[in-house]
Amino acid sequence: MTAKASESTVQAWTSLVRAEQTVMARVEDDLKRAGFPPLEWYDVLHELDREPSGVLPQAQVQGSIMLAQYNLCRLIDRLQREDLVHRQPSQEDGRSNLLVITDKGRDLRRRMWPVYSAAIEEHLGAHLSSGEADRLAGLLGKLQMVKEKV
Amino acid sequence: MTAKASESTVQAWTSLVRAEQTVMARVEDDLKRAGFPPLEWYDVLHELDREPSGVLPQAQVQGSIMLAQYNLCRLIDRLQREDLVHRQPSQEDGRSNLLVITDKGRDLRRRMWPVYSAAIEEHLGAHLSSGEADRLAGLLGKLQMVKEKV
DNA sequence: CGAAACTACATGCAACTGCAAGCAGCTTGA
DNA sequence: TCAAGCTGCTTGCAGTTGCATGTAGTTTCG
Repeated sequence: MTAKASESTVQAWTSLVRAEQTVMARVEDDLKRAGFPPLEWYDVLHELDREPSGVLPQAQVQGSIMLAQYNLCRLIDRLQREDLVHRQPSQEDGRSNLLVITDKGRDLRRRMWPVYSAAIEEHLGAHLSSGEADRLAGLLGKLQMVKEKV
Repeated sequence: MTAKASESTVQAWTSLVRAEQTVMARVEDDLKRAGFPPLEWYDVLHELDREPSGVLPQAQVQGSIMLAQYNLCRLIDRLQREDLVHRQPSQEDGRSNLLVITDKGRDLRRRMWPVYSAAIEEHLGAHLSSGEADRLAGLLGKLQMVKEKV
C-alpha cells in the first residue's frame, strides 16, 4: 500500500488544504473582529447548548470535536475561568467529569452564531450554488471514513 | 452582506473542516512515524528545490505558502539550524534575504516525497475515483478566490 | 534633497500545543 | 479478591504560535 498519488489526487489534496485554511482563516478573522473567542470555544459550547439539560460528560464532548484530550482539558479550563462552563464530578463514574454550560455560556454561543453563520455564508456559501455545496459535502464525506485497523 | 448561511452551506463548511483536519492529521502522522519533520518544512524545501538554482527571496517563499511572516521567519531559523537552508543577504535589496537550499535540504525533500505521496494516496486518493478527485478540486478551487477589498 | 510612508525581516512576551508521565477510579480474570 | 490493566482526566516541560513592536533599508514626492 505504498502507491504513489496520481496527479488528480495531489491536486485534490492541495486544493483541500488551501481551501480549508483560507476559508478557516477568514471565518476566524471575522469572529475575532467581532470580539469573539476562537471557533473551538464555539464548538464546545454548541455541543453542550444543544442538550436541553446543558450537561455532557467531558469524554462525550471529546468524541464530538477534533481536539486532543489534553487540549480539551485545557480548553475547558479556559471556558471555566470565563464562567461559560463548569465541571461537576460524576456520581456514576468517579473518573468522569460532567460539563455544564452556564447561562453566560449559552448566551455567548447564541450571540456568536449570527456572526459565524454570516462568515460561512460570505466566505464559502457565496462562492457555490446550493447544488455545488451539496456535491462538495458529498465528496468530502467520502474522505472521513473511520480509519481501518492495519 | 450579513445573510445567514443555508443548510447546504453549513453542511459543506463542516465537511470541509472535518475532512481537511482528518486527512491532514493522518498524513502528518505518517510523516512523523517515518521520522520526518512536519509538512511545512516540506513546503519550504519544495519551493526552493523546484528552483534549479535553489535560491529564492524569503518574501517570495512567503507568497507561496500559508504562513504568517513571523512564523516563516522562525521556521527558517529551524531549517537553518538543521543545515537544510541558509540565509544570504541580497545584493539588490538590503532588506531582503535570499534563501538557499543546501544539498542536505534537497536530499531530505527527495526522501520525504515517497512517504508523503503514499500518504496522500492512502488517506485521500483511495477514497475517490479520479473523476471525483477532479470534481473535488474544481469545487474547492472556487473557494480560494482572492479576497476582495471591503 | 529629505521627511514620511512603506517594505522585509526579526524578536520579546504571553498564550497555546504536543509529548510523556502521572493519578485516581473502574474492570477483568485467575 | 486483588493484582494487572484500562479509562478519564490532569500536568510539567519544552517547543510553537500570535501579537505587538522594533530595526533597517527603500521608495515616494513636495
